[in-house]
Amino acid sequence: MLSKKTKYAIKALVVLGKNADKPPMQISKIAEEERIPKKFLEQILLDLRNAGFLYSKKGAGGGYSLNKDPKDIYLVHIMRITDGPIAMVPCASLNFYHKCDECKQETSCGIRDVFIEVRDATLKILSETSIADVISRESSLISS
Amino acid sequence: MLSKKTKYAIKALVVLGKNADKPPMQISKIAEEERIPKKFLEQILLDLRNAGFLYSKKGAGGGYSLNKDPKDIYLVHIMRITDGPIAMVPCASLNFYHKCDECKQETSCGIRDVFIEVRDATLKILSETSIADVISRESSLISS
DNA sequence: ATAAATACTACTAATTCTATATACTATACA
DNA sequence: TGTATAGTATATAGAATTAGTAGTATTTAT
Repeated sequence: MLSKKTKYAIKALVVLGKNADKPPMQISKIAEEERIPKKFLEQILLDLRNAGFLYSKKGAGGGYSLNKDPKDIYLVHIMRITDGPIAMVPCASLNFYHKCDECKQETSCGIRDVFIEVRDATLKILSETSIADVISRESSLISS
Repeated sequence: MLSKKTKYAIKALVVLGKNADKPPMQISKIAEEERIPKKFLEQILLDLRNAGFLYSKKGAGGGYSLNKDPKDIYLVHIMRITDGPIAMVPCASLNFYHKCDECKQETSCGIRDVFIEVRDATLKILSETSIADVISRESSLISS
């Protein structure tokens, strides 16, 4: 399961993507619009900012805006910042690999083999889908 | 992430699959062989039994054995018993659907749309892979 | 300069999930 | 009748998740 943190992160980036050519948007506005607890969202936006996805401006008239083109922000990157691993088993993770405690022969583990396949399928989708894609999916869903 | 519960469940079924034509296998033997905490494994096996995957026999000489052909036990089914949903977002789940609290327009949600795609890709693999497949993957991994 | 708006930081807290243990019961076999 | 085994229910410790509280720092507008 995706954590709420990650879901909120994607939602915020989508909103900011739609807002791309306008002045910075305030946390409270994003929170209200997307029904996200404000203080939780603050933490999330900070993580995204520290990861270089967002630009922030303090003071009156301040807020957040995207620091990259929505086409260049892929769901994989977001998920790896907020949730961590993509794989369903640590021993099948690329970026957060960890040997299973109880495993005796990892190289010949059939379970690992299957979940590497699952990881690759998931990864393919998530690394091909950008914030811009999510936005365009939404508009085509509305018009259909 | 897959819970340890699910991982242990699959491991136990694989061991029992290899043991298919022999007398029932005791919890403690499975636990020892796969390095799974015994009491935790008891619960798991019980769940699998109640779901119809296992046959159990009490008393001396008792134990667990598969109640189905290893070819007919698919990873999806196991996961739905132990972990629950396959989808990464509740609103994209087939068997454990739940509307997102904060969502305003589910039908036009781009995030949901992407994660339905991810779910389908995952589901395809997990519903095509049986315990028998996992076992045969293991032997081909060993010989290669 | 002052006040208002806003992001930033740190700490706390409730709730849920995970992984396991404890204790007891029921059943089968020898 | 004793022993080995599964069955069941409950408890628990720890971690992670999801927030909430309170206060600080910075910028802008007046």
